[in-house]
Amino acid sequence: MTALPASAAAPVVAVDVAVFTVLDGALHVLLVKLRHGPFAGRWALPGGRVRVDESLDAAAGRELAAQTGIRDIYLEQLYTFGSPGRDPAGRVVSVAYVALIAHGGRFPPRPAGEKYAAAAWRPVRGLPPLAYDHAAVVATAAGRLRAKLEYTNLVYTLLPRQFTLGELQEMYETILGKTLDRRNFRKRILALRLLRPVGRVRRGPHRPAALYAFRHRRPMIL
Amino acid sequence: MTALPASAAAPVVAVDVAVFTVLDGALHVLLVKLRHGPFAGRWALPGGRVRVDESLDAAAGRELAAQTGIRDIYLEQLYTFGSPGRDPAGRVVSVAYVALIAHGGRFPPRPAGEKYAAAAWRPVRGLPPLAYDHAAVVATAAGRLRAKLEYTNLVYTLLPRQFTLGELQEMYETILGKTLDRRNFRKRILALRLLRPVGRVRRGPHRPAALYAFRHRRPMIL
DNA sequence: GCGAGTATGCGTAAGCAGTACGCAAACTCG
DNA sequence: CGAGTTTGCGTACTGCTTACGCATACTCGC
Repeated sequence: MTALPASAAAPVVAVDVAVFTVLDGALHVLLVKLRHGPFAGRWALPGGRVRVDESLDAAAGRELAAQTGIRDIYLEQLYTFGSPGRDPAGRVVSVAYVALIAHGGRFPPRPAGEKYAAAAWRPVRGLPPLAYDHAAVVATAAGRLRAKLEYTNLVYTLLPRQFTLGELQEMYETILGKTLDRRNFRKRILALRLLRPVGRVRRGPHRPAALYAFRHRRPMIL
Repeated sequence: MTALPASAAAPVVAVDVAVFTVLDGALHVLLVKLRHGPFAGRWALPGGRVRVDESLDAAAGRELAAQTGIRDIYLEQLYTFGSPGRDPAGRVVSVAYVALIAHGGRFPPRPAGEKYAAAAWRPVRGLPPLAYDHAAVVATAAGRLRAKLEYTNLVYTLLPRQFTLGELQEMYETILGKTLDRRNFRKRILALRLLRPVGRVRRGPHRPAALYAFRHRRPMIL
């Protein structure tokens, strides 16, 4: 988020981080509840002021870790929002970042100390009113996320080491918000040579499905 | 560019504008020569500090007009550069913008008053050493420009109202830096239905060429 | 034990965009 | 009037995307 009054007659630099995950078959974004300022009680993206001696990327990572406990994830710069008036407390120019991570025990959003009441995953469809212009930030970030799905391997963050093609397709469908043809999806995703068949199967109430794993579990462009 | 020492222990917000044009069959970028500061005598992108009461877009337009006389053009936000140390005079976070305009009598870069010695178009291939991290900014901006060529009509800014397909193709080739098949280019560009045949021809030393005009002379995505 | 139900796995045909390239037409210049 | 050059049109081939048929393999209920 963006907070603290602008000290003098100069804009303040802040970062905001929109972290997404897929939860219960729906795209969720990580929010924190503000405790102070003109938007006290409202939800906002985690974020805060950039320090003089740190890079923008570092500031985004630091604020995210401080407010949610999530650290060391791949953040990508999205856009810089700087309308005067987006923060009633003063002029704040905010560099927004996007990320996508797996929900799971590894990164439980934990309530932070003083400044923020709690952190929680909220479904992108049907968000409560957000502080500042964060509704627009989330919308822009979700758009970027969907666009990047098409030409990157970024879903790897969402899935366990081994998964079936059906599970992978489900991820794509919930993020993109549309259904895909099962057979074409299989053909396309395998043609990208990003997956490696594990050689084992997952058994369930139906025909067993072959398990796959990503060849590389790090951000890369196809 | 990015200038003036950071006042206190807080980053300063600035904008930098990379304006491109095609001149003598080569892609050029608009630069200004710095007169003061640690980079005095070096070339840099036009730019400067953002005021407290203006938007980022407005700041970019204002600085560009003040330093080069070019005003009222379509600017698009590119990326925000914020490494500490990119400006030896202090911590400056700079929001970079890109634009593409026609070179011509309408926008003659004029030397500005005190702070900048002169403005000039310089070919992108073979730039002199630039101030700050502006070499990286120009490289990123040129990349974005080429990418946008593929799916927008932004070349309209570079051409007169009426032009031949040959002239249009020449623009694409100099910006993209590669040659295109004449017949396929014609087919593709006409299939986009962005052009309208004027009905007249341009006569020269060879076969007369039909004149075309853009249906819309404003920024839009195909 | 056996059929119903369901998800997996494989293959094929049609459509569309992109690329390579042949060739005639139209003009100026020497 | 022919050489040279640019314009304008068309065609064949390739590859990617989309639509969709169909067999397979498992569990569950009867």
